[in-house]
Amino acid sequence: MATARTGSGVDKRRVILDAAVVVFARRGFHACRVSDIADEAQVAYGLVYHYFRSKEEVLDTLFLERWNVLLEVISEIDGRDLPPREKLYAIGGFIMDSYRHDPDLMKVIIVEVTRAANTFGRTHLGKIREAYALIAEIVAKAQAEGSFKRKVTPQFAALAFYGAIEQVLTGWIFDQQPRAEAEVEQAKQFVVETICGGLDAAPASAATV
Amino acid sequence: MATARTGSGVDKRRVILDAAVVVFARRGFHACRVSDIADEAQVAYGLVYHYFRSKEEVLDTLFLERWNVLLEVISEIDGRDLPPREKLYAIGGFIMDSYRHDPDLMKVIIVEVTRAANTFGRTHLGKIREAYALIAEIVAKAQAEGSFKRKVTPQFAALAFYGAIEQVLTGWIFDQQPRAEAEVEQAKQFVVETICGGLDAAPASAATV
DNA sequence: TCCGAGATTGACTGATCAGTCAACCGTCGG
DNA sequence: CCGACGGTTGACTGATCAGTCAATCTCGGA
Repeated sequence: MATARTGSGVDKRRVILDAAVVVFARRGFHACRVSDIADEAQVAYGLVYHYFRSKEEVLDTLFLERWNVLLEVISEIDGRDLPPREKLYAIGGFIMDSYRHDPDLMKVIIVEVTRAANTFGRTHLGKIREAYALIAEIVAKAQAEGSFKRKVTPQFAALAFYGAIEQVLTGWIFDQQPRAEAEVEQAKQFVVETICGGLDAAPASAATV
Repeated sequence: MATARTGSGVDKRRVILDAAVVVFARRGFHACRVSDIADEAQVAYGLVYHYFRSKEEVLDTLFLERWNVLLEVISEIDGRDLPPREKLYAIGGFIMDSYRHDPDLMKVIIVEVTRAANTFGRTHLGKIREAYALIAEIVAKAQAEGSFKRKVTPQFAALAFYGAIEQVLTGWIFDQQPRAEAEVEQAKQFVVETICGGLDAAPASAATV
């Protein structure tokens, strides 16, 4: 199970996973063939089936690997002693930085899993919603301590926050261009500013409820 | 081209389109077969190819039909003499009502087109971005007249607004349950409240910048 | 009544691919 | 030096489906 490596010192399982990211990102999960993955990995077709039971298991593995990291990071950020607005900034920042560092992987996760309601999205619904729940938890605490209004449920706020982030990433994915550091930084600020600060010039109401 | 109907009085092209919505929503575009569409429409396999050049053209047709309606509605709403916040409410409301009235069609449009970066999303990028641009226009005008802050670009505000809506719909799509009127109404208000009012209890800053 | 155009049918073709499997290879312990 | 075992190979199989097409039907006009 763990890191099989022959004399050559190369973990072929890892090579296959990395190749799959490239191929899934380029052509999409459905449009690409298992032989594309094997070719990209410079490995024989059959080897993919030595390490994975199916093409789907390759995607599942990629998604879970990364999503678990995300869940841990969110929990860790939640644990910090920070104002809620900065917690959200840190979470949004982490996700957008992830895209900057590995656009292919994030593209695959978003396009093929997170937004694929008929296939993998449904399979991993539980995992995906864990992230929403964690974010909602942050909002709920902020409301309890009075730094966020109570006009909207924490669950909804989490949805809107994450939705805005994914929409930004989707825009980048469609564009296909590598993102400049400054653009990513601005997006991070814009997300928090929009969700926390709102668009209205005049505060809608001074009341906390 | 226009509404071919035989003595029976039934427009088979329409029947096929409606059947496709059901089938695409149930199994997804890639997973379903053309014969599923024909079966659902109670029509011979070949008839699908009499009216459409390919399976893809069926989806394209469904998307364009509905998206053009959306674009017209947004333009119409923009033309009304309403505060920007209410314009956004009307737009979000229209989209969410569309889901309530025809969840299958909206599911297909969102899952198979709007969020499919590798396939149809790319094909229809232009159309999709027209919607963003129209919304951004509303925000820009609101900023110019001083009712919205200038902290965020109109383009970004449009992205966040639409992203929040789509995320709500995606949640509904995953849930698979029909939505109650009250729930839809609350979602409309929550979207506008979050995007326009923001989560912060205290106004971030009084200055309009 | 007869004819032709368009609507409708569904068997068939050609291509594509996921997944299998039997053989091969390299390494390591004995 | 040998045997065995896990890693590695890639040709092959079986199934699936999009799209084609020639035959059949229906109906309105002459």
